[in-house]
Amino acid sequence: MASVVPFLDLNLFPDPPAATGATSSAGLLIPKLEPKVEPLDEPTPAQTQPHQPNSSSPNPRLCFNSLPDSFFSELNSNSADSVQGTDNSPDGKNVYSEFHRISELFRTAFAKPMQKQERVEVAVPDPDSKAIVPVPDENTTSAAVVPARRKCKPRSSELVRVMNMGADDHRYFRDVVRKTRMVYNSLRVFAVAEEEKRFGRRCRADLKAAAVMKERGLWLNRDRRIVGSIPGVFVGDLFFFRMELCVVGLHGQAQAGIDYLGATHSSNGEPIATSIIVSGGYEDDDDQGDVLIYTGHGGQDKNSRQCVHQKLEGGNLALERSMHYGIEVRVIRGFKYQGSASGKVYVYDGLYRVIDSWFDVGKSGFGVYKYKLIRIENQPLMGSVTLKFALTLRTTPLSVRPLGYASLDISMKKENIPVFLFNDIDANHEPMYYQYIVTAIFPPFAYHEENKGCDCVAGCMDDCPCARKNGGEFAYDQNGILVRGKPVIFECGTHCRCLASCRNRVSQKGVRNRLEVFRSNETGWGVRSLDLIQAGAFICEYAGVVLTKEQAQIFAMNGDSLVYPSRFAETERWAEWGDLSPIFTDYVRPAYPSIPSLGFAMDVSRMRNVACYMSHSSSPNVMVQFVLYDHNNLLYPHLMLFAMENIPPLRELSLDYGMADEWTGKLRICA
DNA sequence: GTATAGTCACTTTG
DNA sequence: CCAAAGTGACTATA
Repeated sequence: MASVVPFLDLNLFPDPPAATGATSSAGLLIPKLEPKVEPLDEPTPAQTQPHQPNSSSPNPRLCFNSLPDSFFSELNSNSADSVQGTDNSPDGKNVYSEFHRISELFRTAFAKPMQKQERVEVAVPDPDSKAIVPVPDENTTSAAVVPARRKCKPRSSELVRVMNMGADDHRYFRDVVRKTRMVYNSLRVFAVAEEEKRFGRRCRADLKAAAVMKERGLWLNRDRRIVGSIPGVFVGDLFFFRMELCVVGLHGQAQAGIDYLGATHSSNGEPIATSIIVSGGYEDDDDQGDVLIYTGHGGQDKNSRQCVHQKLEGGNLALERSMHYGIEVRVIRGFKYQGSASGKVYVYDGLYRVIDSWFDVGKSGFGVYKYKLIRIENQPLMGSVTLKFALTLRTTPLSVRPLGYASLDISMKKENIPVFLFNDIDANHEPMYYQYIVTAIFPPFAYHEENKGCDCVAGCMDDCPCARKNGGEFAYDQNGILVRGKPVIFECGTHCRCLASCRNRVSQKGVRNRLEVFRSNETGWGVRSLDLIQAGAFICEYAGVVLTKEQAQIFAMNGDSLVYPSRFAETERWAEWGDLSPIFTDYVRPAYPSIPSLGFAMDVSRMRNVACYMSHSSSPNVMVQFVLYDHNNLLYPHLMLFAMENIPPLRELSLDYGMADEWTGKLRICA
């Protein structure tokens, strides 16, 4: 092979040629993709709004040109100004219009012919029965109103590798990816709810959400075929659906396990593989983590049984060619996982290199192609390893980590689930010495506000008084996942007659994940979970002793550090959750129930809970959602923390404290 | 009731 | 335009 090298081997990793487009005429061209560099005097990319894909930035090549301007457009800000009790009274119609409007928008967006015509026939009632005939929705049955599927631009064939990402670039692309995934998640949850409501059955909401986003041009990275890491996607990131991988551009095949640039599109006429998914569908796979024997695709029957020999074509050939050129391949692993909607979870495990390939006789007796992949060094710990490690840590923490656990429950049984304290850095055990509280302690007068609950002994429905208090809909889905952030959420509470199982009781039930306070060189203390935390899930309350404005002033004069909930209110992270403005141009963010500006402060110098050890981040994975349940006083809501993305086990939780400059780190009361 | 096998409707891509 | 790539929701069975 050394004698004839038809294509220049650029030895692209780890030190590819610097010059964009530097290649021989015969060579395989993978231009280096420079991250966008913003001039210093301009705002950082993440703050640039609206984003202009075709703006004259110094390097316009790295633009997500599939994102329309509206993706970053400001939310309809005037809606936030509406005052409670005027045009949004709980008894007024406007409360409902907000919710119904979304519902309507949703219906038009998802208007499609029924999946099966028979379903309508099945619904034809027995003449003797009094069953109600489901009225076929005119949107779904009439072909005339089904919007023509907009032609989506095909994937680009330009093969590129993203290089030299700075910290700002990472933050910027992380933000883009996260926003995109939040939109996907919102659409999916809405699709589930709508289908349930209209037909009483589940549907492929994963496909629907992806389809709507594709129609709107919201899929990422379709303008370039990226070799190597995808900007904004980290090793260890978790996905629950294959289509979500397509949407962020991590893996572009809806079904196939090997994603590749086809021979006809490649600059040298050869196919090139860019990513693979290992999900256990091939019996001849041998997954040792760092070293992976991967089986090529094809040759299986409908029941995933190998029935013919595989051929060296398509993805199989592409993997072989990737080996030839030493091109790195993204590896995603799929696992069974209880607790995810699909029963599966996909983990991005980073980059591998194919070092060997051969034709072998598989267990079935038929020929299969095999590829030996080795994980490229100096990458973050594999997500799948962390998942498994966390699993053992949950059951037998001391056997896996014999040293470092200072406490197996700093809450002293006050939380539903023990909160661990881990420190393998120094002898500091401070978190053990504070009085642990599970919930915020409000001044007694906060409870004087009259709280009228509901009488739904049989379970709360969409028309229950408590739903009305939330603007005509419940904030949570059937699994207790936050559907859309709101200025404040009214959960059913002590004055309601519904049962504890009511779907409108979520954050009041407390911690559901195994949380761990840990010592860190970077952040002092941090918080992480041993369980996977699903996006939109409740994590814990931010608890402390609530001080009135006057009390807070005295405390502040003494130099005590206080937490000001108004700062969380200002960041308005809740508004990002469930924000569908990229889909619906006339989307209006929830404005009801609105809350007055919060004057109170929280003192965590004596009593606190796990939350106050959370680090600050301007690109956080946790947000504050104000909630009321045990009293009705809008001036004193609970600060409830929810996950903004799927948080892998052992990844540090972070919160946007909306801090001013004097807050350089996270809130650090303890030295 | 709870794992598991089979069936069905899907989609994107080269 | 089509074949081929699995998945997720459901349903029947052990």
